[in-house]
Amino acid sequence: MRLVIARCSVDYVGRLTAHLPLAPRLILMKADGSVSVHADDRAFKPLNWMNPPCTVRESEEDGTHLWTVTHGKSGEKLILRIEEFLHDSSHELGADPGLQKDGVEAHLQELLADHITTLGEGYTLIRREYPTAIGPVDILCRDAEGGTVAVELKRRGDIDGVEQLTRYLELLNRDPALKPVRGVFAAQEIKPQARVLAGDRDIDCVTLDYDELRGIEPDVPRLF
Amino acid sequence: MRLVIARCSVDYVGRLTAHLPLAPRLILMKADGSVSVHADDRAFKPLNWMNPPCTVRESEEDGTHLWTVTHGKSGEKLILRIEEFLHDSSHELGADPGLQKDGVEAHLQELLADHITTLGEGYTLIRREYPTAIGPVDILCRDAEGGTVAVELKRRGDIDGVEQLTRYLELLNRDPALKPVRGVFAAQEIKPQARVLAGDRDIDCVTLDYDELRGIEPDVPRLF
DNA sequence: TAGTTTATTTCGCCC
DNA sequence: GGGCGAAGTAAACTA
Repeated sequence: MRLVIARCSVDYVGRLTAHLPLAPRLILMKADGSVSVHADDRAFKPLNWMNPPCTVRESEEDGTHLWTVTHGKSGEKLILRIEEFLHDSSHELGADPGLQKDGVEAHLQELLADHITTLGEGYTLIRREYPTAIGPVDILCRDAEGGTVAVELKRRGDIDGVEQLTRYLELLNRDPALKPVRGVFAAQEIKPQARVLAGDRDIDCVTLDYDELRGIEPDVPRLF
Repeated sequence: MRLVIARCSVDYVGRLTAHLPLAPRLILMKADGSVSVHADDRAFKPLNWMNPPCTVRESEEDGTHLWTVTHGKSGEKLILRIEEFLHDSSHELGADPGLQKDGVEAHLQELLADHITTLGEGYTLIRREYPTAIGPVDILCRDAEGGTVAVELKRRGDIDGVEQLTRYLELLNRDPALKPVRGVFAAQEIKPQARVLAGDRDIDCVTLDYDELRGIEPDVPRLF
């Protein structure tokens, strides 16, 4: 990994064109071949960058260092004109052991399946990822009256989630053994438009509180 | 901007929980208060980060430096355990003049609105971002015969763009003042599936040449 | 390998 | 400030 602080101007020509006037910036060159140009703001987002695979061609004219970064496949170009180097260091980091994540939709599905009564008193799980010809239904369960309920689960409930559930319901309701199947649209956050569309199709909406669901868990490893 | 290369382990607890085992990494601390942890791959994406506004609390125990980064509003936490510093430097960059972009959909919409006759002789603009209950229609205009035309604009014309336009058309055609409303699906590139679906629903497809549209413009700054 | 869905999405616009 | 759509989306998963 090479860290360069330099006064530079940058041009990107590719999927769009963009220009950065001369200013001091961080140029981050990683071992994977990527190049990114950072200002002292925008959090972790660079002003400009090039993803691997790409090649860097260095040249010099009139004291200006010209770095031309060309993307292998697309031919996109990132051109850095460096007027002055303020810092330049290289560091050997090696391969990273990697990141362990927890808390995405898969986990939300587990949690809801484990606490299916969140949807209502007397609910019982039939199964998760109930297979159909057009894809798996996130959760299939029964309500207190024994009626079948198909649950579509999203972190953010959008209009196309409702469309998806609608297709499942249409299919499931052709099965005499299951019929009638009711729909529940469950998400951490449901967009107003999605709520309207769901209401229009007699689909119930349930807002899930992830922390609350996780809080119910008996043995969740906590850091604090 | 502070650049630290250090052997560290990292934990993030917030919208999800994530753990990084001990390894040498770049810790990037920007003037905006953000902190990000980079490996030597994943292009410009950090392994872990914290956005402003956040505070960093530094402490030390048994030779391990503990940096606790806490997000102001949400209380999310990023905890860095630093075993060894391999590099540490700070740099004054100042505010960045900023980025000039060109070629995104917003601009495409402007261009098409300015040259609405690209869609056909005698077309006139009603308005961009025409508001409806289910979201804004990109462009609403009239054709040579005075018929209303709803335009959905995409950079890449996919099947859900056609679905979206279909919903708009269904809604707009309930308005007696506008009815009948015809649909035009305009994009730089239209996928075959989208073209078929559009044809099936009597929606016209128009392929836009961005460079050509821009070429019509009288004074566009060009880099090359 | 290609299509689909998620993301600590982030970002920007408009109301 | 909230809502919504786009992103040089990227990345992960699946068929």
